[in-house]
Amino acid sequence: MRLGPVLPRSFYERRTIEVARDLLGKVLVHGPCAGLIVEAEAYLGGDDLAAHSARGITPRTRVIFGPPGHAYVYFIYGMYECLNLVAEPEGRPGCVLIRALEPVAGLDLMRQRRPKARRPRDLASGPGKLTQAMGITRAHNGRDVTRGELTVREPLEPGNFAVAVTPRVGIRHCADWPLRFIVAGSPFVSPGPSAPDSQAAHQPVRG
DNA sequence: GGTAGGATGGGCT
DNA sequence: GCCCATCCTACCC
Repeated sequence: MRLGPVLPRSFYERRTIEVARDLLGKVLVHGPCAGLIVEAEAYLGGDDLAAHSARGITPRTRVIFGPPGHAYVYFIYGMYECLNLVAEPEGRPGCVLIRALEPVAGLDLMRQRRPKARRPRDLASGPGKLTQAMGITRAHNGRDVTRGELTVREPLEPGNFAVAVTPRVGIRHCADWPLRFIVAGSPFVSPGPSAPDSQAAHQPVRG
């Protein structure tokens, strides 16, 4: 797939909800591997007790309060790592959990990294799966994603797709806040709740 | 097709 | 000591 420019820092220096929604259809790139973002969740400051930043700055959450356009990668359930992209101006917490990709490049390497994946849709349809497939680890925590080998880029030939909104997956607090954004009908999203119209025909992200 | 339960370790009270 | 922004397997329709 041909790629457009890397998203600039100004893209991330906005309200977290807008950044989450606008990341859909963009391309996450790490070395030879790339995937279209089809699912993302916003984690806010303020009253959002589901966010890791809700209890203030700690060694782990420091990066969430730092400058936008950096990666926040955390370790969960003793086995998995999850990728977030930091939003909001520096000093204000806010980040976007990348939850699913439609793989578009480097699929052979992704299959090597996830040998149990039987179909393309099993490679990156969840936050832990996509870090495995893309080779993203805690070593990437704090990395600037506006330059270097881990970036997010515009696709050339942006496609038409509808955005659906649902509650976030796997959290206890604020469980009904509509902060999960998905490409409506995409078969590459995680097994979380679907949009009401998700039974409809798949709208390709790439038109 | 579906779901229940286990793996596994860091973060924080 | 408890919680956790998950995934996979076994097992059951």
